[in-house]
Amino acid sequence: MTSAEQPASPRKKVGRRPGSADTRLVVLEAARAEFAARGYEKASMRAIGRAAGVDAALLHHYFGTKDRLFLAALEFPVDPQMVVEQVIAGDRATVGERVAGFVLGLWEQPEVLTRMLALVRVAATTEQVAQLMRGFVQEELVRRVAVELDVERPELRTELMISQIVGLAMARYVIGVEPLASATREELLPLLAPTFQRYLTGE
Amino acid sequence: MTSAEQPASPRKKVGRRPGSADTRLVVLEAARAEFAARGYEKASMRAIGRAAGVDAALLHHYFGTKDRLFLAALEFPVDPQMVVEQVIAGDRATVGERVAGFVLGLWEQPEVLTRMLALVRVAATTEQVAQLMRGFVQEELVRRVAVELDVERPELRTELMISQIVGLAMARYVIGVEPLASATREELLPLLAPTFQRYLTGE
DNA sequence: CGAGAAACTCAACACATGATGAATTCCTCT
DNA sequence: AGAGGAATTCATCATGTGTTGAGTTTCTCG
Repeated sequence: MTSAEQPASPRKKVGRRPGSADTRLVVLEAARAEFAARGYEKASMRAIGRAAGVDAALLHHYFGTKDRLFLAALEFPVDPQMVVEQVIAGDRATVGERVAGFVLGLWEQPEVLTRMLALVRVAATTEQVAQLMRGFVQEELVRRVAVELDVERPELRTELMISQIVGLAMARYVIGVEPLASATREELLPLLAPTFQRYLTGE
Repeated sequence: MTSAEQPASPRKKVGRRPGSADTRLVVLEAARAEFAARGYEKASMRAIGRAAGVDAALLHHYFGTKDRLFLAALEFPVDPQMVVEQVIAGDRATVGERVAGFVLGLWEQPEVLTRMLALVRVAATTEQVAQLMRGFVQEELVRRVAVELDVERPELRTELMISQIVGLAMARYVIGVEPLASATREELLPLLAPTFQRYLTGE
């Protein structure tokens, strides 16, 4: 039970608004937040509209269906090509540290964190999205990383690293277990780096 | 076209059934499967009923509300006390291997896997369950494990291990990314064991 | 055998949801 | 200035949901 509204009903007015705020962007922000917080099914068009200060029908006007709103809201926020080039490829002796630093840094940007959380949450319950994510992970991440490695079973190792990253996100941000959730980058880095280092380069 | 003779619609009959199949158990099984497959919100009482070959109202007759059905379906399938005693406590030099072996073995039992998946899926989208799980992890798992360890930040390290386990479950069973999803216990064990070993006992 | 409880289904309610089409207001371009 | 289109809301529909109460059949126990 979470509805607290202003007593005076704000009485929206029909028709185009004066001025030119970029409503479309506001909607996307609201959608991201809502999807991240509640997952795909539970995030309702009406709630997203409300959060954006807009009627739900407008979302349909812009994006057609809820599916398409979701896709529009979730453009993957980082370019995997760049990540691989700048982080994985490079001095092999310190790759674990770089990966850990990169991931932890990424999560310190609120917009990125929001999108990642939305992805994880939704992938967990919506088969369609899980499938989409499987394809993305396999083709955009694993292949690109694995080719840089010089160990046996490079895909398996890459995926183990990713699984540690996803699990960490779940534990910190979805479940919110303490003290992990409040641990700083400086505390986590020395614990994570060796794990990634070993996954990627062997003993 | 009003006379339905063939089982296009199987036409259930009202009233108590003859014989004595344990319907309550059938319902619980169906509920577990449905919750695991779709998550809490998307799993509908009607669908669970259908899967159990039973009217949705019967679920209410047995369990009252959907919440209570969910709780009844999800009794945690393993006793944490025993796990800690038999797995964590013990020869410190090989604890990582034991943990990895235990977890991988656990997931080979289909009923256990189903419940775990239901928990992960639901915790990802339903704040209430996430909260429940946070409490469980902190009080039933982390504290019991951490007290056995002889390293700095034992809770943090325990939680990192758990996060790797949860992430692995997501990657293998929820996302289903290959080759991780099809990797055998024998392939995974030597890669996971050192991770757990280091988390739990330091370098 | 008979009564009462248990197991079971049916029909319905109250509500929330995604979607649509019409109506209104404003902006842009000639 | 005026026309056409974009932005926006409103009312409404069809559907699916959790839940309830009443009715029917079978079991159990005296």
